[in-house]
Amino acid sequence: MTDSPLTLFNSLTRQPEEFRPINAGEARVYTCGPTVYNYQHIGNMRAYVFADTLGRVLSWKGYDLTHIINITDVGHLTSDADAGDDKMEKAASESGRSAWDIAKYYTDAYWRDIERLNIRQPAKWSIATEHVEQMIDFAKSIADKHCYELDSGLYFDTSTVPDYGRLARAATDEGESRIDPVEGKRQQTDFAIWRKTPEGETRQMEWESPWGRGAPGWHLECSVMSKMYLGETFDIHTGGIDHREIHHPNEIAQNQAHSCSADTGANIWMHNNFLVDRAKDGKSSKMSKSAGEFLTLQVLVDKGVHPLAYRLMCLQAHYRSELEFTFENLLAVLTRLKRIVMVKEQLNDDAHGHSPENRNEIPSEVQAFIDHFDEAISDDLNTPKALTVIDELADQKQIWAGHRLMGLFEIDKVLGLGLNGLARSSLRIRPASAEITEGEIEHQLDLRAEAKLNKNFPAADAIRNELVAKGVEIMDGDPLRWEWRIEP
RNA sequence: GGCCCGAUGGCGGAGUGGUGACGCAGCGGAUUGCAAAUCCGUGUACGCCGGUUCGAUUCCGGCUCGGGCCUCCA
Repeated sequence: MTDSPLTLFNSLTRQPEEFRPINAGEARVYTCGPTVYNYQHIGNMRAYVFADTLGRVLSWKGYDLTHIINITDVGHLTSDADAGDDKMEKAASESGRSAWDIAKYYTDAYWRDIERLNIRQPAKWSIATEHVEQMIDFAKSIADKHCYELDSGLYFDTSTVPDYGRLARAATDEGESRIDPVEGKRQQTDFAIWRKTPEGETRQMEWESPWGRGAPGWHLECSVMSKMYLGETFDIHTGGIDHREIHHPNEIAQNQAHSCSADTGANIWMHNNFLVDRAKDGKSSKMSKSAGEFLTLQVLVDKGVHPLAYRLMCLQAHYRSELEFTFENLLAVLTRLKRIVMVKEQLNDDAHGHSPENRNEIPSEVQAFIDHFDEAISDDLNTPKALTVIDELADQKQIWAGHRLMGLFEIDKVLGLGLNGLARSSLRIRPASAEITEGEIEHQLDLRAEAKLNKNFPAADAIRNELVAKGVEIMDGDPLRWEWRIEP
């Protein structure tokens, strides 16, 4: 139905490449998911909005999509590469809950956010701890030729695979490192495949293996699960840009060891850039959990901002650009979203219940705009440019509203704003700090309307002032009547 | 210290060798008892210094500033 060729920026070649699926008509995508030892912050969520957009584009363009997202519920060390505490175990000991409970709790929280952002369900959420057996099998298959054992675990020898670090474009040798190297590692870049539980200790999450009791190294899970669900070579692997330098090169090394070839595992590796946070001193830095306080989607909702405003904020920037987060801008995006929804509601009214004769075929007068959208989105997912088609389409007064509405919904299949189900009133979310209920507001407004009718303007103004003081904005000429005032 | 990236109007953010996206804010008008919301209209930009070019914000070099990775991280 659409015909702009899909071009995607491949981190391996650092160039845009035309998407050519391994199997015609099919797209197999693996996305590096969260480590569930804490809430995801909104910067983390940007990665999933990106991956979801990619998936939606592939589906929209007619590919049969198989998307896998993993959940890392084990491993990940708090400090240096191969020593230090396990993040899951640490969170458990700090909270008095079991590591398994922690994982479940934060996985559920993550899934809630996924849903609130209209991120589609992948074909499968692959959970790391459910694949430990397969990881051990994988490790066994590469152990002889590519690994060596130290007291702390089984390590991958990065000199045994071709072109290690190609993805990272980084010098693999020396350099002044800020961490203490693990005793006995052959190369500084060597990494743990299996981490042994230290002698005399017991961990909540540990398994028996040929290399002793312990836990799999972080990089192992993605190689194992992607291969298991998508095959030895699949189409696209996505993740945050921070993975480009360490995690993904390591994953590639494992894949090469396993397949005994130079194949990296995925044909295209895509990385989304960071959401950056501007501190009070005017300096920006990436959003980070280890830095202490961080913004979750729930914090935005508590402020009174609809979660889909955050999705739209992500779409307003190209995924490969850093995106500067400020509350002021989030509110600007909320306004934009509100107006988009109003356009939809207006078109709906104008079409007045009449449906287009043919619901399945885009009218030719609208098709030009869909093509324009297609062109933008096919150019390495240029969502900011693609978004402009909404306003373009809305402005075409000569086209019947019902047809424009069809175009809008067509575009929304990719944008994922869920416009069909979004009412303007649903964007009005009660801030956690609100001191008044909707019922009371409506009641006060009725009293105000009566006062106005009697030309008792002082009384009407008094009611308005009172409501304003409680964070409510009055809009007499608007069917919605009132709105929460959200402070940045 | 090593390797990489960025610098666009008040803010966010696309894009381009020559007609200055788009959103929000601002401003003017309509509307309103006054406002708000809404509608219509509208100005402003490409870090600095050189070079290439008929012409550079767009290409090249240098500089300055900012950021990322090298440690778990989307």
